[in-house]
Amino acid sequence: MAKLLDAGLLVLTERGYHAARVDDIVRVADLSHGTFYLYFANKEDLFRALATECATEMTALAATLGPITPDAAGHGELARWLAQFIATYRRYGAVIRAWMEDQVDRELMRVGLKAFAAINTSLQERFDEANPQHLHDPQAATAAMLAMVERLAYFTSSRDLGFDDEAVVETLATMLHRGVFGAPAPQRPSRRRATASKRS
Amino acid sequence: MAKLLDAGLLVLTERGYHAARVDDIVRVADLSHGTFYLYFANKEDLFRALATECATEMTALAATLGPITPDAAGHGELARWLAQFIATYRRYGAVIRAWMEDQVDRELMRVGLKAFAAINTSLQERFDEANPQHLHDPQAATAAMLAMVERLAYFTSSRDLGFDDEAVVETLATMLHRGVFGAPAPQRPSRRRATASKRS
Amino acid sequence: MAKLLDAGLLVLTERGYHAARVDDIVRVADLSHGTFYLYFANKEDLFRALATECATEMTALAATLGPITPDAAGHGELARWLAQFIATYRRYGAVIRAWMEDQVDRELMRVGLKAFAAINTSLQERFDEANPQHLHDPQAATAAMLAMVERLAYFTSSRDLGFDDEAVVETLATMLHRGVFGAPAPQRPSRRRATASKRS
Amino acid sequence: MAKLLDAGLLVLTERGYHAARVDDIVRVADLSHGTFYLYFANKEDLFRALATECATEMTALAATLGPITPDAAGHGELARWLAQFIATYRRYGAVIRAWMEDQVDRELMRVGLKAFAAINTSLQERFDEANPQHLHDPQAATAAMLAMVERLAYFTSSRDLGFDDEAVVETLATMLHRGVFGAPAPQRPSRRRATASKRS
DNA sequence: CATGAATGAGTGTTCATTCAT
DNA sequence: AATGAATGAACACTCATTCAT
Repeated sequence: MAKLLDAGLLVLTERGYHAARVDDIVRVADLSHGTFYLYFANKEDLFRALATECATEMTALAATLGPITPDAAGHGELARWLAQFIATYRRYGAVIRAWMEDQVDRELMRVGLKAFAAINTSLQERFDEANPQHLHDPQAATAAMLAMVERLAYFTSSRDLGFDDEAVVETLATMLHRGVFGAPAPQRPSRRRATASKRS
Repeated sequence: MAKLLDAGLLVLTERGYHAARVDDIVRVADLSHGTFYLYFANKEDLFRALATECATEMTALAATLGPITPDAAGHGELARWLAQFIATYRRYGAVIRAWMEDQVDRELMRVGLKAFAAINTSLQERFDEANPQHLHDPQAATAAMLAMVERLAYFTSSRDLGFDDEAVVETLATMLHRGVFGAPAPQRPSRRRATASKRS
Repeated sequence: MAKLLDAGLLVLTERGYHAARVDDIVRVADLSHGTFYLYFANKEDLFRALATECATEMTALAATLGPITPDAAGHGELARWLAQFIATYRRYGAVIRAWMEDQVDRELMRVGLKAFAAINTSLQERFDEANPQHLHDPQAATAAMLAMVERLAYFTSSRDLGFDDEAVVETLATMLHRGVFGAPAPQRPSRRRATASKRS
Repeated sequence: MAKLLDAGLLVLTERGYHAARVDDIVRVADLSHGTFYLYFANKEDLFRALATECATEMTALAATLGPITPDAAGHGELARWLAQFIATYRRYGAVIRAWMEDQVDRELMRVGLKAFAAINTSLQERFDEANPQHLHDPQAATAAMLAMVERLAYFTSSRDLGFDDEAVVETLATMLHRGVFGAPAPQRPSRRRATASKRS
């Protein structure tokens, strides 16, 4: 069954949800067609299992986000967490994309979105305790931040757009931190230097 | 042919790319199966036409983004442009989602991504001329911003998340503006550094 | 569609309900697999159509049973009707057998049994008006008679048991007539002749 | 093995021949799939064993039919025997139905029909010794009678038609008795011919 | 004796595409 | 230009049967 789950994730990643054939999965798993249905009621059942697996990890990950302070430590905590998120996203990207698509199995979506809701809530709590009314619509802002994180994780993991992971993590951490606290001290001085470089 | 394109967009929006059947499209267009193939070589051909249509509008939209100044006018310009982007996104959401998904027709993707590249370039140019090196990795930052905008447009258009459009536009404009210039922190007038940055 | 119905009846007759494959039907009809599903939602849908066709004929047949008098005319009327019944049964035997089998589609059964209920009612009415209390349980008796007729029709039509049609019709008519009125006049004298022939 | 036979009969009764799965049988028997094939060569082999079991009982039953006299004793003997037949039929109904259906395993049918042939012969012998050439075609008549008995047993056992067993047995006994000897017409004592036939 | 995981041939159904009219 | 009946390749799923343990 683990063999089938692994094969399922691989095929899902390579072919995508709709193009994934049971036939592909069993060929990768080196099992017969019939064996598939011994462990899963149908194709969706396997993807639901993968989604549950992913959701579990994502929900656990949501709980690990520590307090976000206005100083460099807060920025570091964000960077640390984002690196983990992106790593997890890299593994389960195809599953997440599958549940994001509207027209796919509603149940699959429900399971998956709960995990993201947990992350969203976690982000919001940290941000709220850091700076309660930092933006016009805090909810929309948090959603926007998660959207940004998720989407960039998607781009960096699924396509080779030449982003290096560290740069992405650093950029996201900075944008999130700045989104909450405004431009932080370590960033400001560098701006002057930048302005200076323009002048030169 | 316009009837088929309209029907195609409608079906794509309602059923999604993979569930969209030629049968659905011709039924909506009130035409026969045969007629479909009189105008389009195949199903993908119609979706490619829709993608081109959308890409044209998006590329044009990219050119309309004016200079982003650090003051309220820059924020306003962003908000104005974002409102337009979201409106366009709402119309073509299904097409955009189709080309975003990997595994879908590569040609479709190529056509679509060029439009987003144009937007990306446009954003980057405006941001660079406003504040070069505004972040650690400006490229990644711009990509992150576009990702945020696109993804939030997607979420708010495809699902009812209870956000009203104005709030989303306002929040995105603020986050983008702040992403480039740092927080003016209007809620926290005590922040000297922010005030200082305005002076510079 | 008529071609498919004909082919369906043929295959049903030759292979039986459970062994009848869509593949067999379209091969007999000389059509492609896809065409089948152009006219029928699935395999059962075609059999349901056949059942409806048969039920219509059987219900119509039920209405043609005239009054059963105690004399030879009554016997003749029964014989005439039975011959028709057996002819119809011969054509639709496989359909009738399909709906008789419990485990088959309930809807199919419902449609079919209504036709037999019509025949049952018709028989009962004729018998009741001929001889109201002819047996211990008139309802059971009528059911028994119909059972006998149906079953013998089945045996004579589906298997070659060496029964000649005329003999079966004659025997059934006599048994039914006698079942209602007791041994009739024309039968008795012939017994003596039979006894005589045995002696010679 | 007895466990498997019992389970087989149960599943056959509940699901019918075609819907009966080996899986169902072993689940009911609380045995593994492999064990099934330890005792039976295949699915049909088990049903053949059940058919043999049933055929043995039916053949034995055929031998117990005593002489049918024209008087009430003959009627009583028929009733007694019919009650036994119906009881046996009730137990093995599903098996009998299975072998009656054409298209089912020919060997299964052969085994089963032999039992009914025995009954048919037994009935015919008793009827012939009671009243040779009681009808136009004695063979067809006997077949018709057995058909009636079998079919009514089937209907009353598989479906709830609201007949109580006693009424069915009584009705069948009367119809058979009358079929052989003509109606004593107890409801219509005025019929002289019937009385006369008793004398001959 | 018993197990149950694995098998794979067989079958129903879908849907993009074609072509005679 | 338009039609729509026909096609057939492709795919999901079932279930009787085997065999290593």
